[in-house]
Amino acid sequence: MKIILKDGSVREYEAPVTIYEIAADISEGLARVAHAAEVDGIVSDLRTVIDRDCELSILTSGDPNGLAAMRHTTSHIMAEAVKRLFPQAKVAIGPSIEHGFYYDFEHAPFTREDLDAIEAEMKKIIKEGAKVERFTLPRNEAVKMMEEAGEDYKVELINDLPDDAEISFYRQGGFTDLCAGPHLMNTKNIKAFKLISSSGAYWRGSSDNTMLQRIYGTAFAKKEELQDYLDYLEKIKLRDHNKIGREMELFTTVDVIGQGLPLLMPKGARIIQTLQRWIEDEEDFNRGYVRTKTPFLAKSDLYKLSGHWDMYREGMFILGEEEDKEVLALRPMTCPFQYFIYKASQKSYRDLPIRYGETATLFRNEDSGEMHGLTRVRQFTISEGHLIVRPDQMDKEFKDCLDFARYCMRTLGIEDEVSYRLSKWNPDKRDKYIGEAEVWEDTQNRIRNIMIELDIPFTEADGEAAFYGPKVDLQAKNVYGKEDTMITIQWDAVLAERFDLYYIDQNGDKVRPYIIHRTALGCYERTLAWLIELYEGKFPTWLCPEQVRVLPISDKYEAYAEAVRVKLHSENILVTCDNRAEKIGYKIRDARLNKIPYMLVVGAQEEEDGTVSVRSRFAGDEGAKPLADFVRQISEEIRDKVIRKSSE
RNA sequence: GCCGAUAUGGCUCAAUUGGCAGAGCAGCUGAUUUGUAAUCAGCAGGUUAUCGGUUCGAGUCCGAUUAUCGGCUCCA
Repeated sequence: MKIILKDGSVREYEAPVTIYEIAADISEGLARVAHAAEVDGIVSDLRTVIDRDCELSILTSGDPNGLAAMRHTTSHIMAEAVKRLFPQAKVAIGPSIEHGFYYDFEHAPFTREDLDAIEAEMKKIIKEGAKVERFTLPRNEAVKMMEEAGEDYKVELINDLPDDAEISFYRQGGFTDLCAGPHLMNTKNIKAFKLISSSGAYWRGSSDNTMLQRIYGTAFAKKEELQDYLDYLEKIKLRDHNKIGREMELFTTVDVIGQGLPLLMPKGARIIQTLQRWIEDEEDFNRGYVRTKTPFLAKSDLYKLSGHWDMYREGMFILGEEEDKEVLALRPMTCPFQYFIYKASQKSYRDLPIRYGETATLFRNEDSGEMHGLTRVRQFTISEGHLIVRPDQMDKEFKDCLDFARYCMRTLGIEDEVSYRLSKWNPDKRDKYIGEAEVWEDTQNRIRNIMIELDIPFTEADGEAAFYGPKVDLQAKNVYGKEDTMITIQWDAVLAERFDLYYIDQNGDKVRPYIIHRTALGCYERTLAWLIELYEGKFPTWLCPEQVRVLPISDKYEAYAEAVRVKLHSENILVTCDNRAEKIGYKIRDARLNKIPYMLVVGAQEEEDGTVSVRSRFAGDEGAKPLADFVRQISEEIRDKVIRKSSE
C-alpha cells in the first residue's frame, strides 16, 4: 500500500503497520515528538493500524490537534494522580480545551494545596514513564469493568454511546479510562504543565445534575512556552475592563446599591454620551430612522400579549402582586412598545419601511451569579431599533442593518475584532420556536445569501436563533477569551401576526409586514467594557472623556494656559488645565496615567510666540506649533470619526 | 441559582500563636516657581463590608447577610 506524506513523498509498505511505526520508520526523532496523526484528514491515534492507501500527516505539538492530544494525555495523568491521592474520587470527563484541559471529579472541592499536591503526584507519574495502551471491549464487559471500579459516570457514558460505537479505553500504569483518544504513547512525553484552577461544574453541563469538581490545567511542549502562557495570563489582567475601568474612574459599584447595578462615573458617562449621540445622529440624519421614547415599565397585560409573561417572567422585575388590580413590570425589551407606535395609525405600503430607533434602557433580573463588571448587568441601555418592512424591502433593509453594524465597528477601529455568526434554529426542538419550518429554512437561506453577497466571513450555529426568527450576531471576545454578543440583527417574519401589525397594499388589502429587530452598537455598557479592553483604556481621541490637558510649567504661565484652554473649549474639545504647583515631569506623569491623548506644555517660549508644545499619545513629541494648527489637527481627528449633522 | 475564594482609609497592601490597626500612593496645608515619567515638610483620613456569637480581650475564631472575583448554568 502507498502512503502519501505531508511533504508529498510516498512510502510503501507490504503489510499493515501502525502510524507510530511509520513515524519511527521516517525518523526516530519524529517518533519521539509525534502526538497524533491525520489520516485522510481525520485525526487519528498513533496506534491506528494503516492497511490501505492514504494520505498521512504526523502531528506534533506544533499542530493544534497534536497539542490537543498531548493536553488530553495530561488530563489523564491528572486523573490518575487524583485517584492516587483521593481514591474515593470518581472520574467523569476530561477533554482538552482551547488553552489546556480539564477533568471533572466527584469529590469535595479541591484547594490550591490539593492542586499543588496533585501537580507533584503528576510529576511522579510522568517520571515513572508508563506506556499508554489502548484497548477495546464489548459493551457488556466495558460496563462491567467500570461498575467494578465504582465509576458510575463512566457507566452512564458507555450506556449512552450509540449501538455501533467502538468502546475504547486507554491504560497507563494503574489507571484506565474510557476514552476515544488520541493519546501519546508514553506519559514521559509530557514536558511542561500547570494546574491553573478548580471550580464546580455540572455533570453533563446541566444544572439539574449534581455538581462535580473541575480542575483546569494547561500543558505545552516546552517549559518556556508554558511560562510565556502563564505570563500572558498575568498580563491580560491589566486590560480587564473590570479592573482598569474602576481604576480610571469610568465606573464603580456600591454594596448598598446592589449587584449588577454599576454607577457610571463622569468619565464613563461622558464616553457613553459620545457613543449615544453618535449613534442617534447617524440613525436620524444618515440612515432614515425616526426616534421614539417609550415607557420603562408597562402593565403585565403587555407582557402576556408578547409572550414574555409565560416565557420570561423569572427574568423580569415585577411590581405588585398577582391579586393586585394593577401589576407592572420593568421592561426587558422594547419591541412591543415600538409596535404600538406603529399601530397608532393606519399605515400604507407607501409608508414602509419605517425605522424606529430608541436609546432604550432595559431591566433584566439576572441570576445572582451572573453579574459581571459592565458586561452582565441588571439595567443597561441599548441602541435598540425595530424596522417595519414590506416583504419586498426585506433583503435591502437587512443588508443596510449589516452595513450599519460594520460602519460602527469600522468607526470604532475594531472591525477585525468581531466575528459574524448566522444563528439558526434547531429543527429538533420545534417547541422552542414559533413559525413554519419552511419559513425558517427559507429565511436562513436568504440571510446566508446576503452574507455571501456582502462577502462577510461568518460561521453558522444551530439553536442560537431567537424564538421568532434567525439572526446575525456580531460576536466579540473579552480578554479572557469569553465570547459575548455585541450586536444582533434579527429577521422576524412572525411577530407581526401576534401583535396584529399590518399595512394597506396597492390593492387595498391588509398585509403583514416583516420586522427587523436590531442594535447598532449593542448595549452601551457592554460596548464600553469591550472598548476598554481592546484599547487598554487608551481610547481614540474622539471617545476620550479628557482629550487634551494643558500643562503650564509654572504658575507664571497660568494665564496663557487658561487662554489655551478657553480656545480649545470653544472648539468643543474636552480640555482641562493642570494648575497644580508641581514639577512639569510630575504633571506629565499624571496625564499619562490618565491616558490623555494630548498634552500641551506651555512656558515662556510658547507664551511669547503663541504656540503650544504638543506631546501626543500617538506620535510622541510633536514639538511646538501654533495653537490654531493644533486646533485644526485635533478637530479633524474628531470630526473625521463623528459627523454630527445636527450641529452643522 | 450552584461550587469555591475574597472583603482592613479614595487606591494598593501590612498587622507573629487572638493582645495598643500601620505604610506607600491619592487628598489637604505650607514652602518650592519648576522645561518633559514622581520637589520638600506637615496634616488629616478607620465602628477592619454588615449583623450576631465565642472570649478577660476579635481585623484575626464561629455563624448569617451583602458585595466582589474565578468557574458552572443561564443570557428571551
